[in-house]
Amino acid sequence: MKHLPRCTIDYAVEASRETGCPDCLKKTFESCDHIDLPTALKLRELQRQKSFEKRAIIQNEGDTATTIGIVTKGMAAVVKHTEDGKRQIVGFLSNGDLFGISPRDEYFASVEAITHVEACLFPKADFDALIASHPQLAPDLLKAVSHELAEAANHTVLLGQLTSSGRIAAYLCERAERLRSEGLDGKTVTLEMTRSDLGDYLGISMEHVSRALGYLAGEGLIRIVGRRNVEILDLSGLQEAGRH
Amino acid sequence: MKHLPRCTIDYAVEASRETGCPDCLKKTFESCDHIDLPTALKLRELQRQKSFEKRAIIQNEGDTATTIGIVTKGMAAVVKHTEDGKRQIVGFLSNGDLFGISPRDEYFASVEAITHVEACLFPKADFDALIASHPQLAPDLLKAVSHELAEAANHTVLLGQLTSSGRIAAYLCERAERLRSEGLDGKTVTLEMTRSDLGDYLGISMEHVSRALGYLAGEGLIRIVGRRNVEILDLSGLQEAGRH
DNA sequence: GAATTACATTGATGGCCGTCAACAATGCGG
DNA sequence: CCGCATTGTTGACGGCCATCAATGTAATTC
Repeated sequence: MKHLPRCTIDYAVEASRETGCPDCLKKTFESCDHIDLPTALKLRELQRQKSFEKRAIIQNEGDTATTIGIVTKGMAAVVKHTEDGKRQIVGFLSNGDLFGISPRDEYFASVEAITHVEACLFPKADFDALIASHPQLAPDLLKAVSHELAEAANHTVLLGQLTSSGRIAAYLCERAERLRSEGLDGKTVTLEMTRSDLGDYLGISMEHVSRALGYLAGEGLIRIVGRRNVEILDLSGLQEAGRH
Repeated sequence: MKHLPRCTIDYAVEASRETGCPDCLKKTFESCDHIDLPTALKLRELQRQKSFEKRAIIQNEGDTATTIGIVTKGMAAVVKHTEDGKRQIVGFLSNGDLFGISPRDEYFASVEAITHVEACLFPKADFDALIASHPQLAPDLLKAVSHELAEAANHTVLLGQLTSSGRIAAYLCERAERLRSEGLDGKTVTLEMTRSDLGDYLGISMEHVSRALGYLAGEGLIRIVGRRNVEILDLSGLQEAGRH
């Protein structure tokens, strides 16, 4: 049962023994104390666990926004395309990250599965109703959205001011930081996405992602382990590199 | 009285004849129907109208987040600095725009007055209390914040994918669009900020802002009128230029 | 496990843009 | 009205990065 995706019925029942709150909401709302048992049961009824294979489009920019989702497994990307076919990844989503929030009635960006992805989906109307009936949840939700705003600001600085190797370094540091905040040591960062994806996120070409990684390795700051792993040898040096 | 800043006592009294809602909130929350009269009166008590001269720091990144503000006059910038002194403007704020929202207890960016600025300030605690006591406001607030998120995504695409003249063109189109949405014809865009500010926003050097403006003028898409105004001669051509 | 596909690396070239420098224009204070 | 400070423009140069192309390597399929 260990590899069962979260938010399945089994897992939800497991969760209900404590708070009744569907597991997929736990990372999004800091605590589930705000949700009473009947509501939790209703939520578990409403949620739809869904799988998406690699490269699947989970939501499409411009489509009517009908669904709010939470990633429970794997990695997805918030993507926008320019008219001449260029691709910009606005952000990556992993466990607990919310998507589908939009100021208008259509999605302002697409969501694409980078790896195999499991997500909890809620009809937007039901989600809105939940917030309306449980106003205590509003601050948590606001916090989640404003957190994304703060991250977007950081990414703006990265795109506006850093060189290509600086962007790579900053990204690696950010990932390592997130790992550490999850209790791991963060010495090794796994790149779930392709070089091309990373380039589209960092605003540089895929070739330059390779070159920048090679450069940082040459400086002795990192060690490239296989295709998908980067070992951080000199964290403070990497942080310094992430400022240029 | 025409030039009196909004949100002064006089103006507020004026507003109270209709809904009682402080004027500065009207642009932020789509309607003030959700605020009842006693609350509105309390809000008017809590708000502090304040002026900031050009280049004044309104909020400082890292400071404890105690204040939520709404710009009522002039233009401000949300700014982040890198450790080696580079400056990135994350966004511009003008009439009705909210600032000071933060996921943590400190501001994640500074706010700087680009022109003379008037702003309505609310103690964060009171603002939070307002949302708590009037849950109907939460959707409006969420909409405002997610609108900023959508704008940030657009800006990310601009920074990640466009050339310098494309960024300028896209910026001019965006300004023209906002003017049109406010009922003006949007043929002439006024640049309230310096070339350097614009460069820090668009991720290009101030010299290249000049050159890009010159290039677009040479293409017959715009006409540069004095130091601060740009007349749009060929909107669709400019939009096309804003894609590269 | 061989063949095929997808992904990654490396090199060469050119163009865009940052930087430095000089100058021009505007605005401000006396 | 003059002088100074700020802001904007223009030119020259170099570096960084996109692009194209070729090769190398891992992953997937049968």
